[in-house]
Amino acid sequence: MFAALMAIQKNGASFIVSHPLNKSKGRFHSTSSSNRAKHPRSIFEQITNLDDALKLFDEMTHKQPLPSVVKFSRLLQAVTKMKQYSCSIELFKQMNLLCVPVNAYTISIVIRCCCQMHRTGEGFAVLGYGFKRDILPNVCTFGTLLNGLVLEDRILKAEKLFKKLIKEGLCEPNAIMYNTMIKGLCRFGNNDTAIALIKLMDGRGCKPDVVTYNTIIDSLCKDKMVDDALNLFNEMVFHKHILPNVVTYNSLIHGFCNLRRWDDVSNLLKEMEDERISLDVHTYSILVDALCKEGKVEDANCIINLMIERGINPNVVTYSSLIDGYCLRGEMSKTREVLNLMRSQGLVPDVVTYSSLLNGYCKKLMVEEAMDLFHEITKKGMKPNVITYSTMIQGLFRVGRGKVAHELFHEMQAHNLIPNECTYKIILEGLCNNNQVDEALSLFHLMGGNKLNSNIKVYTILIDGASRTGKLDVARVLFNDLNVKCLQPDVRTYNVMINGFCREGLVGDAKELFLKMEEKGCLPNSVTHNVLLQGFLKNQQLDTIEMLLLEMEGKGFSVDASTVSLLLDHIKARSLDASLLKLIGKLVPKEGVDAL
DNA sequence: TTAGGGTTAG
Repeated sequence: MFAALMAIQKNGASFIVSHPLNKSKGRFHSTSSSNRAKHPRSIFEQITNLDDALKLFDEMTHKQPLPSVVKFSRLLQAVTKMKQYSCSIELFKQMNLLCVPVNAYTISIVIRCCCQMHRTGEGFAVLGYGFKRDILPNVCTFGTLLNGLVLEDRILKAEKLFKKLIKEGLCEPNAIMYNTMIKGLCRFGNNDTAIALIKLMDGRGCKPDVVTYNTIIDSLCKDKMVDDALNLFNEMVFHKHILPNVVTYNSLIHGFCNLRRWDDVSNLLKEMEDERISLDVHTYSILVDALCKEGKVEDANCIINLMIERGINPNVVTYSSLIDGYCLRGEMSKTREVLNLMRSQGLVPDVVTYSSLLNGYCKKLMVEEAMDLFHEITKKGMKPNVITYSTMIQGLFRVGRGKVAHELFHEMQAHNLIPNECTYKIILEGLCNNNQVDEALSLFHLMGGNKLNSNIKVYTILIDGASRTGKLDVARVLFNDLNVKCLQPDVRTYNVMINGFCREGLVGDAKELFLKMEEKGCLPNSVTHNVLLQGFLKNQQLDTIEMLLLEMEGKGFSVDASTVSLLLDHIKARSLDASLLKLIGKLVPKEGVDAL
C-alpha cells in the first residue's frame, strides 16, 4: 500500500484512464454552473457574534411597524449558525410575547435548535404550538424532527414517525429524509433495512444520491463487510450512475485497512488517481493510522511529508495517530517531539491525543507520568472521557494501585460518564490480577443479566481469575454457563480453562477439553499446545510429549521459553529421552536457539 | 427570496 502511494507520487503527472462513468456522464469535465455573481452579504450574514445578534434583535423589536417574519427568521438562523441553540429558543419565546408573526420557517429553525440540543421532545412541543396557530408542518419540519430522533438514538421512534408520514400522507419523504432514516438504521446496525430503503425510495420516485450510498457503504465497512460494501459501490457506480467521491473511497480504504487487505487499499488509491479524485486529510490520516498500527511509523512520517508537499495540512487527528504509533512502540520521547511539532503548527492536542499518550505511559508502567497528564487534561479545560478514565484505571491496576483505580472509577461515574464494555473488562481484570477475585465475581453477579455479562471475554477473564486463585469449581461453573447463554468459547477461553485443569493436576480433563475444542470448531493454537505440554510435564505425564511436539511441528507452532526450560529439566533428569532435543530444536523460534 | 439531512480519519 505504501509502495503504491509512493508510486502515485512519482507518477504525479498522471494519465487519464477512461472510466465508464466519464463516458456516460462526463461530469468530471463539465464546466461549473455556479458562476453567478455573488450577492453582497446581508446584515444577517455579517453577524458573527452573539452580542451583535442580540443587539440587532433588540433594535428590531423596537421598530414600528415590526420587521417582517422573514427578517426575524434570518436573525434566528444567524444565531443558530453560531450554535447558540438555547439563545435562539429564548429569542423565539420573546417573539411570541411581542406578537411577532412566526411561520413554518421560524418553527423549523426552533425545532432544529431543540433537536441539536438532544431535546427532540421539546421539538415536538414546538410542532404542536405551530398546529395551534395553523402553521402546518412540511417535509423540512418533519425531516428535522426525524433527525433529532436519530441523534438521540431513538431509532424505533424514528421508524414509527417515518412510516406514519408515508402511511398517513402527511408528507412525501425526499432524499434528505431518506438519508436521515438510512443514517439512523445504519447507526443501529440495520444495514439490510437501510439497503431496502434505497429500493423503496427509488420505487417512490426519489433518487438516492452519493450520500445515501456513502452512509451504507461506510456502515458495511465498519462492520467488516467490505465485500458487500464493494458490491454496493458497484451498484451505485455502474447501475445508478452515481459518481463516487473522496468520502466513498475513504470509507472503503478504511474498511480494507482494518482488515489489512493492503492490495485492495492500493487498488483503491490507484482508482482514485485514475478518477482524479484527490486524497484529502481524512485519506492521509487513515493511511497514517494504518501504518502506525502496523508499527511502520517511519512510513507514516513519509506519508505526512507527502501530504504536506501536496498542500494538505495534517491536523490533530493525523498527529494523534502518529503519537499512537510511537506509543505502541513505547517510544515516549518521540511523542514529545510530535507534540512540539503540533504546537509549532498551532495545533492543540485534544482529549483523544491525551488519552493516547496516557495509554502509552500506562503500557510502560509509567503511571506517575500518566497521572500528571490526566490532571493536565482537566487543567486545560478539557473533559476526560470514558476512554481516558478506563485507560487510567487500567494503568493503576497494572501497578497494583487498586485503591486509586477504584476512586477514579467512582469519580468517572460522578461525572455522569457511563462505563462501557471495555471499562467493565478492565475493572474485572484489574480485580482478578490484584487478588480480589471475590470482588470481581460479586461485581459480575451484581450485573446479573446485563448484556455486558453476555461477553466471552468477560467470562474468560473471570475463568482465568477464578482458576488462578484455586477456585477451579467456580471456573467450571462459569465455563458451563457459556452453554446456557449460548456463548461460544474462543481459543483464549479454552486455553485458560485447560491451564486451570493443568494447574490442579487434572491432566485428563485438560486433554479431554483439548480434544473437544476442535470438535466444537475452535482450533487449538500455539498457546494451547504450550499450556497442555506444560501441564503434562509438570504432572509427569510424559508418554504423549513426543506426539504433542510432533503435532506442533506439523502445525508450524513453536514452544515458548518456559516450556523449553521444563523440557530440558526433564531431559537432564533423564525422565525424557535426549533424542527429543533435535525435535525441540526445530520448535524453538530462531532467536531462542542460543538458549538451548 | 427566511427552514431540514450531508456521509469519511485518531
